[in-house]
Amino acid sequence: MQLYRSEISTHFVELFTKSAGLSEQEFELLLSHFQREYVPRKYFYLKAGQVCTHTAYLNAGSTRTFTIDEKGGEHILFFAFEGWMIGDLESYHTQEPGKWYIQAMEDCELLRISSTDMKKLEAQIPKLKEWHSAKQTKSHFATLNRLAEVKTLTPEERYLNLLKQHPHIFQRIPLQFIASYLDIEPPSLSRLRKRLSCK
Amino acid sequence: MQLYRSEISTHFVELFTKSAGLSEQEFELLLSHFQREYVPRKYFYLKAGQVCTHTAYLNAGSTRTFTIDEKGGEHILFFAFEGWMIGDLESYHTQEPGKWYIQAMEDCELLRISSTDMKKLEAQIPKLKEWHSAKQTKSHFATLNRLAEVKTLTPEERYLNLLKQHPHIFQRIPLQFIASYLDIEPPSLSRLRKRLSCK
DNA sequence: TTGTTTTCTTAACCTAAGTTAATTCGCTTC
DNA sequence: GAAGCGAATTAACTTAGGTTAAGAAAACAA
Repeated sequence: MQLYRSEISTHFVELFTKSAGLSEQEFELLLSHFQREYVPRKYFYLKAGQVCTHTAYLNAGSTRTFTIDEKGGEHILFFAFEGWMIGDLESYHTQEPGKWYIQAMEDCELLRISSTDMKKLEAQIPKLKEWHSAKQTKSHFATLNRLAEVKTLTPEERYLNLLKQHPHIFQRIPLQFIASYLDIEPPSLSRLRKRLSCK
Repeated sequence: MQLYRSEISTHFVELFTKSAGLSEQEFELLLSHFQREYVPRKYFYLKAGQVCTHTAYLNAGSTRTFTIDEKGGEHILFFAFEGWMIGDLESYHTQEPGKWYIQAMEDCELLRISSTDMKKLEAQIPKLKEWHSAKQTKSHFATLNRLAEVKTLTPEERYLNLLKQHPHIFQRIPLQFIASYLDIEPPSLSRLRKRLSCK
């Protein structure tokens, strides 16, 4: 199914033309390998044990990436919102079964490209490879900072940080997911919020 | 100070010749930009606020990378042992002040190269760039898995994991550092160990 | 509107880990 | 061997957060 340029969000176009620096021809070539996909709320884009065969641009909606422990408890590593890339990086790279679950928190529309196509194009278009590599480097910094945050800050500090940096997400996603992201249980988040609102 | 090849560990040589695939000449060129440095136990290789100007190969000894919270508490993100690369990745990349402390836990000998030299050489030797990029990708996976571990496992499970995967470190580094790495206080680690030894 | 489901909050209880400080252990050095 | 030092353990106490279950509130559908 051919993707028409007029149906593509400007953010997606600018990501590859302005940010990655691709020419018009290069962008058109790249675009021809993308396909659109819809993932309704609560459906999984990926489950642990599956191989991540594609890399995806999240055009609309939001997802959560999480693990499940042996007691069935879910632990959210990170969220993703429109404009972000999603996938299981390690599985994408090694083409072996991944460890994370990626589930749609809202109805999602995404544009995805297979890893084989992407690797081919990266070999053809050096700028694309550069961009992808830089993207992953930044993503690594984010993961490091998140690790430091989980280890260094108290639950209350983590909550206040999130509220400050991403206030909009409180309007969009259930508090239970935010609790899991903050690494506490829902009742604990409730207590914490009550404590803060009293002040 | 010129580094003589005979004084270099075979692991270092193989890292760049076998693993990265550099030729003899390329390796000699690379080696000529490295310099040897010693960091005695308890001294800092890097402190928060400083710019990470070099990337370093840890030839002997071990280090801990940690943050300090506002109450003065230290939180170890990871250890490094001989054969590993050390540095503040984000600061190295952006050349802006970093956030981590890197301290020698044992007397350290390291071989370091400035980021400017390294970048020059990466431009000259594509294989070197490839290798460095692949190295950082793997490092990213390790960070992701560490984040998942901290979020998903109980302190006891984290302890048993560490004991299984790196039993040797218990002979080398103080338990207080292991406690910090596991994200618990020393008394808590003691209790945990006692509990396990009873079984 | 009503009924249904999901989410959030609250309460009561419990437990594991933090805190502080004292004690013991092990190692070094004189 | 004794003295001194840092590290590890232990004990006593405190508390934040987990757990479970019940109830309130909000969102959604019929």
